[in-house]
Amino acid sequence: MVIARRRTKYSKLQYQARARVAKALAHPSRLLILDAIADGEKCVCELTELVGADQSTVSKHLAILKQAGIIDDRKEGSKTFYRPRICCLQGLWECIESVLRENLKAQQKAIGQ
Amino acid sequence: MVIARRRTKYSKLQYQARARVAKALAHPSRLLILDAIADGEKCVCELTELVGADQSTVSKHLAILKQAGIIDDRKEGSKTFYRPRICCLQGLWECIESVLRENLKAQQKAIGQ
DNA sequence: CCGGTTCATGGTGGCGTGGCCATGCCGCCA
DNA sequence: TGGCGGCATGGCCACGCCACCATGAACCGG
Repeated sequence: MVIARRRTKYSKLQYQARARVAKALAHPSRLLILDAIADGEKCVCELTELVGADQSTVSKHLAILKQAGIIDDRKEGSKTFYRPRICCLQGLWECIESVLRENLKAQQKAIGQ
Repeated sequence: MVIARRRTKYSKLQYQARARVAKALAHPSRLLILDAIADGEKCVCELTELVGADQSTVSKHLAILKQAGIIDDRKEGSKTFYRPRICCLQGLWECIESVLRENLKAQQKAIGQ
């Protein structure tokens, strides 16, 4: 019996699972929300004001982040507080920032040339 | 003159720039491609076979990654080789993986309960 | 020069995403 | 208990994404 040699490091399903998480991060308002709750939970009304969109829109963004397992919520009275569920997002910021820095450098070089 | 207090850590434009990078990562085929070229450049025909989609589809995925500044290309004869432009993507994997691990743990706890 | 290979691009259709509005549910308080 | 504030959900619409097909440009080999 021959074991089929795996041509990719992971299965398609694993890449799909990762892409779901990445997709949840792929919106400026959701990144802003993550930044806002990085140093303490906030309720929906606070986040709505920060984002500057409709309350229902913000609520849906929060549902997406929660569905992806990136944030968690806690209900207290009539309010819902959201907080990050994973602390490692800092590493993600640095990665994206390094991409942006490299892009900027390349642009500057292209202009100067 | 009063300096307006910034309510968010960064400007909307900065979050948009970050979201563009995150969006480029938010597709399983693109993640597979990044993994495939992590240890050496590959041409489009190789990646097409790995992804298992149409050649034009793969070519568009590569254009998206290049546009985001995540990969770079090198033309040699009739072939085009792509390679990662940033080495720090490893940290990103670990972050996403930790989210997935936490999700799995939560699911197991929910089932066991 | 000609056929084949490699890759990029435009077109098109289906489907998901994201915005707002309206509405409903729930907890609080007078 | 009735009104109010906080939040989630469904409906709707516009837009964007992503798949494929077809085509064209560039290069190589004969």
